[in-house]
Amino acid sequence: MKTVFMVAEKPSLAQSISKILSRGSCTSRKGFNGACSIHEYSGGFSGQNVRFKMTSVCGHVMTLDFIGKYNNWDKVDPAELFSKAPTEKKEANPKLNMVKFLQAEARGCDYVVLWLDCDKEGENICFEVLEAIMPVLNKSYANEKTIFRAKFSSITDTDICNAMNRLGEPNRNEALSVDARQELDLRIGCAFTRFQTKYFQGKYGNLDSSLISFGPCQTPTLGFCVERHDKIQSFKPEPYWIIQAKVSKGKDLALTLDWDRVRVFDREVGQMFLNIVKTAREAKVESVIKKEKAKQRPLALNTVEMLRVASSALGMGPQHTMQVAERLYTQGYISYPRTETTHYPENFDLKAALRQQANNPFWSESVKALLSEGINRPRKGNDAGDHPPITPMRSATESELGSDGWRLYEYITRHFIATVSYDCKYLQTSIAFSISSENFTCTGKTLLSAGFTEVMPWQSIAKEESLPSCERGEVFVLDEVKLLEKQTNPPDYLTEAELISLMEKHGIGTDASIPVHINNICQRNYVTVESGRRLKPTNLGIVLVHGYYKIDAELVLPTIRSAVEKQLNLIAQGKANFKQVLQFTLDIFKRKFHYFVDSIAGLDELMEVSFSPIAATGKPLSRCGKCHRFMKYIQAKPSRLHCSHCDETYSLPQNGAIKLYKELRCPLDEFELVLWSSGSRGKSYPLCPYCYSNPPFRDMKKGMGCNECTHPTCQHSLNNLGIGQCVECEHGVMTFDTTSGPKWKMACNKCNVVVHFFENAHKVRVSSDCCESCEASLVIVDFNKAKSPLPGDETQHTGCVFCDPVFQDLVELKHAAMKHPMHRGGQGRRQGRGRGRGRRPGGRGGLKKPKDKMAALAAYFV
DNA sequence: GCAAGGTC
Repeated sequence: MKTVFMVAEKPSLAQSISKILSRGSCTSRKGFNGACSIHEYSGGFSGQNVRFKMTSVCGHVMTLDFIGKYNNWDKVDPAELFSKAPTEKKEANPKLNMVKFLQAEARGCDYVVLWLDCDKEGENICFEVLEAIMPVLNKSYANEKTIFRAKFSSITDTDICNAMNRLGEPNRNEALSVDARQELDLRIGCAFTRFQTKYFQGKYGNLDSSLISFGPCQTPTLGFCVERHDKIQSFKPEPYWIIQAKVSKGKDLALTLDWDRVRVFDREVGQMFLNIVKTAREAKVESVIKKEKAKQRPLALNTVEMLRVASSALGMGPQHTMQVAERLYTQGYISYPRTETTHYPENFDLKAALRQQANNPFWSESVKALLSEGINRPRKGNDAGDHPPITPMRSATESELGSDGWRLYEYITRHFIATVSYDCKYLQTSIAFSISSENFTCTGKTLLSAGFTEVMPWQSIAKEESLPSCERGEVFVLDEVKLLEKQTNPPDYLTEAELISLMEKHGIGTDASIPVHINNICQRNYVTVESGRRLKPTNLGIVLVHGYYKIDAELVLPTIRSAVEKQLNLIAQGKANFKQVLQFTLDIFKRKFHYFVDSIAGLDELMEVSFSPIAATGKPLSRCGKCHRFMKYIQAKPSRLHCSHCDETYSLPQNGAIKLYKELRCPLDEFELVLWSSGSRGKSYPLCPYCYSNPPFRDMKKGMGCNECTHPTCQHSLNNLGIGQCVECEHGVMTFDTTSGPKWKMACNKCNVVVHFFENAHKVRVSSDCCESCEASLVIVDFNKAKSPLPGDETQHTGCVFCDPVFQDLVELKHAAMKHPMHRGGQGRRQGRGRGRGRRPGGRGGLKKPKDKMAALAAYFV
């Protein structure tokens, strides 16, 4: 029997599509990558009986990157990223092993049906899948068509079955347009990001960002926030005047009226009108207009609207909201949360979904009423063809969902109920008054039927808004007339909800990526989230955007993306050639890039105003090995050392304290060592500022301190202070911390393990001799006579911290997962003899210190 | 270390 291999874009869709096509009769199993499942069933396919095998990917299989050597920021000129640097496709998520998984499952299959999402990205993934599985398919029918594409616009029985009956083929042009987009975003984004990061890195002391990123989505997103900031800054408040009139009739009826002229911007004009109004003593009702109005029930919920409400009403950021929503989805409480669609599928069982909510005390009354009196037809929304709108899938309680989970679920559920409820109806009453020759109005709303506002009380019409009934010709007493001086107010910072709307309107990002872009500009220190989830740009964000405006406004305008997308659409429609569009667009941006580089002084001028030059910041700490002058330590992140004489900046480990280390120098370059420590309870080690960025030996990497230095003789190096293999991790060495007394300790130079020993010892040293059984370095400990815990009257002892019985109680080796040879395999402490024996020095067992130092020297200095 | 787009 032949096999048809079918692939969807995500595990949940593979499941629902195979369930529909097999009419619920498929068998399922988990794939070896742990993320995807395989659903199998038998059925008919182009007139034959076949076995269907359906699985999925998890989004894109591949991602685009530069080939390895072009990812070295120090050696590659960013300008090369526009054309010279070759790109390659890499597996998007190596942990999922997607290519291997697809090949394993597709091996020997005869036909392929691609069920990826019906958008350009999905079309692109079709070809990623084909690329992976083509070599393993059964190729014995050379003349037969074997690759098919299913086109569906919703996940409903009819639509899926129709798609199966009318299979087409994957669209190469649409896929190519995505390839072009990927390459453009990569080349342009990385070139600008690397250039401006490197240009400003180390230039300003208080510039608190080590990565100054640029991107066709994130930069315009930042632009929106700064645009609002500029409006606020340039706002000049203007005084204006209004006339407020208070009228009454009898004891219980008093109204405050609005002036039909609203306001005037000239005090004297206002005064003149006030004088006119003041000549009257009464206000006459000229007309009473009553209109029945409706507040429409909401459209079915899509992702962007959910994000807006979550931000503005629940105070939850988009990234967090999506995390919570995904959890609700995987636990089965809500439907798939990433959708653009605001229209329920025709066969969606609204009543069944509603019935599940009938017993929830928070809304059971409204739900029961709707079920017994009949639900309302939902408004016609937009069907984007992706997924149904977001709805609750089963009943839930607050205790099972947790705080934010429940709040989001509650909103989604109330929104769902509202979409099948009736519109809110109210009567709008406008009473027009004349006072002397001036006209005033008073408007009010009276609720007729609450409709959906019953479940969305925050939308309801307040009782205070209603007006008393009165008729034309009635006369009210004029109690009070005042001229009030007011001021126009500046707008406030952009709310996250407003930003989401702007992004949606300009096509910046997608429902899935909007939260990512907003998160990016927060993490890069371009904006901060203020109260009410308003986004306030930082100095850095403001300066960057103003700089782009100054140099090339297109870099920050929201049109940058749509202009490129227009070009990409030409590829998708087959009207333009992939290579030509890519070449053309890259050429434009390459020129923009070179112009930007040439004009960077314009941005730098703005930087200078907001940030202080690095030479003016920081305090002198340690001496430079080149000029022997003091270098300045800049504490602000990223903390670093700067030598103003040599104009060099040296990076330091982050998240810890830096001190001068006894004015000791590195024997290799004469830089004064500094001591890094992670706090009093953590570990500390010295490092050479130069070696830290420029590893001195072949077996060292950037970012290593003296505790990882393989210098054969230096007193601070691993070679002299290393004791033995880490008790926890694979490759670490426990290294003696010479600064730790009197609470002496050794710490792993790779992981976070710290072992305390010999508390209150007078002196602790690492000997050059090794333990005979485990090859760890011996330690020489001196105690004061009065305090010595050593047996007899001894004050000094030399031994192995792991094996020596004298040290047993003086070393806090209480780690359960002891890896040390002496503590493995249930052996007693002293029975390990022989285990370490015979191991080659320098091998995995011999952790440090080859016994022949000359041999070691020869190895290092070849 | 960088983009934006899928999704887990």
